[in-house]
Amino acid sequence: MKNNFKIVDKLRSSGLRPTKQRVQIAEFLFDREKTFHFTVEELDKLINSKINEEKISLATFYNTVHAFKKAGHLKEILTSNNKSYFDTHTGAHHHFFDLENNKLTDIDSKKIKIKYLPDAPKGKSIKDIDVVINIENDSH
Amino acid sequence: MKNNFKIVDKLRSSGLRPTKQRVQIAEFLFDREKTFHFTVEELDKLINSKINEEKISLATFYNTVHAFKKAGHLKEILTSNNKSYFDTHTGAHHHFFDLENNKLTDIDSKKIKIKYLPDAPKGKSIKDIDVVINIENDSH
DNA sequence: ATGACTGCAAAGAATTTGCAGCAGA
DNA sequence: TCTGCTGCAAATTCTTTGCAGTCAT
Repeated sequence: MKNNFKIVDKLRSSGLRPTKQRVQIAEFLFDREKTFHFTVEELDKLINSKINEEKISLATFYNTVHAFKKAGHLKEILTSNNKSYFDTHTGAHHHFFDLENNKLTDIDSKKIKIKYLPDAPKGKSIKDIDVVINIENDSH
Repeated sequence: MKNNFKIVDKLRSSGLRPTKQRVQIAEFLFDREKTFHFTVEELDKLINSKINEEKISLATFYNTVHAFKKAGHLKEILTSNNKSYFDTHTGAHHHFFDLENNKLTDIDSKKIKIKYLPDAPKGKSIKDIDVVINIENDSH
């Protein structure tokens, strides 16, 4: 499993051994143009539904996704349906969450601007800011 | 259990029968000055740890909290530890989430301003906006 | 009386853990 | 060889559900 140098390097430089499973998951996640939003369970189904591949265990998906998150290759987003979504786009940006179909969409960072922020409480500093805009059908 | 008229009225006008359990929970939640943030499990422990009261079942806490939320008396907040927190302050406002101790704090709505927002996608409209500012100790 | 509500225990969902065996360095 | 990683199943945590009995109206 040495063929995809870019992926193997990405893993190795994050201190992650490029195992068969990790390379397969990383290729699926990172070899694409558009950002991709998913839950761990969805990822499991998407990858394991491919025929003629050895199945990867669900625990390994959890391990791998968390390892990728810790390495900064994935970002976690929380939504009103209280599930953990992950996002292959790791830069600072925000999201629409569609309450009708539980789908996330990126918001171009230029399209949203926070004018001013409160100071963090004493002894604390701001780590990051999550903005989720919940949307629904017009009919409401 | 007819003594607390304000609470009984609040329940009744939301179409909720003022049962002993609901009145007890509502008094605990709404008869206070400052807003209060909690998970259902925390609420269960807080209320059921009081001596000489009949214990309320956990399922009833879930039912009641959701009924209060549906009636607009509670707001749900999502945090990076992926638990459902509820907030007795239901107006539009945002939160600090302290990653060190998993505690939520309200942010005065005057202290944060979003300068501009993206339009919702076609056929959709914005229902609400959740902003959570994650904070950590300065030492990081 | 008649719904609505509660309590209990069981079921469910999402996620984590423990550990033996396997595989990358 | 030596850790780190994977797979499996069991365990955990949070939440929901089914239903019989109870209570508000």
